[in-house]
Amino acid sequence: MTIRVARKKPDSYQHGDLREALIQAGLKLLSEQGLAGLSLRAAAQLAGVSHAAPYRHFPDKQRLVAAIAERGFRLLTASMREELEGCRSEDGLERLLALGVGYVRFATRHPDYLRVIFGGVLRGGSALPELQAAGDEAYGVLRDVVALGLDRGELRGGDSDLVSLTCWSLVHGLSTLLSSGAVPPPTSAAAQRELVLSALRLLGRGIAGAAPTP
Amino acid sequence: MTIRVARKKPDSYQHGDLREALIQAGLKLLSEQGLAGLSLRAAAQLAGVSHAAPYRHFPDKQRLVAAIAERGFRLLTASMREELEGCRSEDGLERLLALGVGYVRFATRHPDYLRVIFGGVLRGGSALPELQAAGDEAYGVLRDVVALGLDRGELRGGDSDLVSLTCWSLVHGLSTLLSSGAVPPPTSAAAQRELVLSALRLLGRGIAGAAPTP
DNA sequence: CCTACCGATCGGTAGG
DNA sequence: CCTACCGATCGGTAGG
Repeated sequence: MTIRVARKKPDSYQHGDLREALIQAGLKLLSEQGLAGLSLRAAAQLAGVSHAAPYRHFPDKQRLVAAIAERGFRLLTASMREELEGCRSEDGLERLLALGVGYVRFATRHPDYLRVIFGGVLRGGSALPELQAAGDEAYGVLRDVVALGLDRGELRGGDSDLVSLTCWSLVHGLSTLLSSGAVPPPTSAAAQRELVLSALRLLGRGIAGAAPTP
Repeated sequence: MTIRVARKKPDSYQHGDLREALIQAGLKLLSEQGLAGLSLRAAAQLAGVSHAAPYRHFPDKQRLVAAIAERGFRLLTASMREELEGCRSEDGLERLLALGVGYVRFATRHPDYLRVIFGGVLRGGSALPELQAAGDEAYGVLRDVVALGLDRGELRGGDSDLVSLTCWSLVHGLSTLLSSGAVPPPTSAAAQRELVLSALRLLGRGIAGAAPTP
């Protein structure tokens, strides 16, 4: 009796592994070469298969891009949850701040992930259900924090969706401005964190009206 | 004596006209085919010249992209100024709202212009001086409105740059979420305008603390 | 999952 | 500003 040991060549994939390998390859291409470096053929090469192999798992390039965007969404969600779990306070605003820090941290580390997500894959009713679900999950994390904060009277603004959308817009815009070079990026992670906190606290206090005189 | 009439072939350019024609062609390509459709060769074809001609005006593709981004910045600035001039109120917050409406209106009409601008051309010290200037001009419109509002006690938040950055982030993020399809876009221009106003008014009032009880 | 092939496009240069 | 050319890459398909 012989013991069969799984002996894969390091750069070859069988069964369902290739689909996952192609997604990972795509994420790597995005991180290292940006949007322009993301191609079916390059992903296939990174995964160690011929350039025709991906078509066994994705009908065309757009579907691979969608799968990569979905993965990006999930990683973004994880980054928010991570920061949220490290947040000791139960206060709604404090938890919102943590979410924002997690969002911007991920976005500035992986700017091209977000460029894929918000670059057009979501447009049209043709969005894949899995991609839609990944987006809903990310939004759900934010909306739950906001809804709870509203319930507890720690946040205000009426409509839970409007408040969530406003928060999302703020952190997403800030992410873009920082990662694009439009705004000189802070010199350290701590400084970036402080900037995110400052902007979100401003949203907390409001900017209309005269400064309160002490 | 004969009168010389300028007789250009409709698709040919001489002198300095080609540079401008290539920029216009690039903007058209962006609007009609998106980022992927923007190439030196396609721009040359649209301008009616050979694909080698652009190199007389731009040393490489990146410089054409930078010139197109610069033009995009200027159009964005014009859209903000237009809305600002249509604003009757002198109140700082009202003027800020007008700015935001102009920003989002332009961004959702020309999402690919913004994608070029914030896609990486600004990164590194290698940004062209003209591009930098166009960006500074756009930011200046916002910062001036904010600074005046702070001076007059109609806005608060202390640092003029922090308040400006927060507003910019909010409207830019909202633009991205709408134009990417992440958030279902309002059914009409009027509805979109109301959404922008709602989000910015929320930034005005603030979202922290309990709702004031009447 | 592979080899071999298709047509198309790209950025860029030589040389005039 | 043009023609002609370079090497490279791309998405996708045929056929096995």
